[in-house]
Amino acid sequence: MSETDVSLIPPATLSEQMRRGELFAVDCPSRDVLQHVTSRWGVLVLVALLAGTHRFSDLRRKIGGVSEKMLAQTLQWLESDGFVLRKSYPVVPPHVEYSLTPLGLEVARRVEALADWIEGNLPSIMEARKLRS
Amino acid sequence: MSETDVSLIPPATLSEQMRRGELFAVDCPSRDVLQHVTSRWGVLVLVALLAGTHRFSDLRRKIGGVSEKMLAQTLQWLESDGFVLRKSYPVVPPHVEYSLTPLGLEVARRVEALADWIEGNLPSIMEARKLRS
DNA sequence: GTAAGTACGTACCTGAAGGTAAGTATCCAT
DNA sequence: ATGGATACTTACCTTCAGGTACGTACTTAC
Repeated sequence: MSETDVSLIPPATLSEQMRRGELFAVDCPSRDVLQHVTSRWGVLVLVALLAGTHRFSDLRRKIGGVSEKMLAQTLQWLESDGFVLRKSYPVVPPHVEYSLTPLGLEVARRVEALADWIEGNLPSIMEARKLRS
Repeated sequence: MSETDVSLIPPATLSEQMRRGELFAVDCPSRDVLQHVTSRWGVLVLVALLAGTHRFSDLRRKIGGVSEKMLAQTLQWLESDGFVLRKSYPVVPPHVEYSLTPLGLEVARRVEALADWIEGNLPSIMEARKLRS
């Protein structure tokens, strides 16, 4: 019963820490990026942009429940991480287009894979939840 | 310049909404599950458990920065979603083991794919961030 | 002239995520 | 007998994601 033998190597060397599992370190910068990408609206923005370039209001209408403030903030996070490209046309009714960068396309695909899997397996999940509710 | 033609079909029929993109609906239950899985500690717990069964304290030590309270809560979320299996041995120093269910294994793999990609591409991301900082 | 659309910025507020600290009951090692 | 490990729970507090609402500057449509 005490055979649970799991690798619990403490930080060890720096190179070891770099090889894999820096995620588990308190100050790993990946965690910030992950937070932007997996934030409530970040997921939806990335998946939405997989369908192509969108204007601000297009995204707002497509993504049910976003406030303008949160959409703007999320887009700024993703832009500063290099995942989203913002193109602004200085015309008099403002016109701004958002699209995925090559880097953004790759994250978005992985985020979509996760989101799609959850959506597709919702029945199984809801059933599992019922058993202990 | 006004050729940005993006599919902006309003909710349409219910079956259409079911086929794909229920995620974009305000009240889609997938969003809750997604929140648990992509929560700050949810990601790390799932990836950690991919390495095998862990005890509570093992997880606490492995995942840098978690508080006991948050670890317990995250494990309960994931358990109620059917992703994590909790096995408790009624011995006198408490002994509890956490592992992934078959369902949990599948989400965890996709979460890991995302996390690994971000970790692997951190240099590119940080560089993109520098350009506009 | 008045309402609506465009892409936001800003101020204010709430609610929930998350942190800190302590308590619990029982053992084992020193 | 004192301290630490085990797996939590509870209470309290802080922080921030997120919501609501309003302002902007200009245009087109009614």
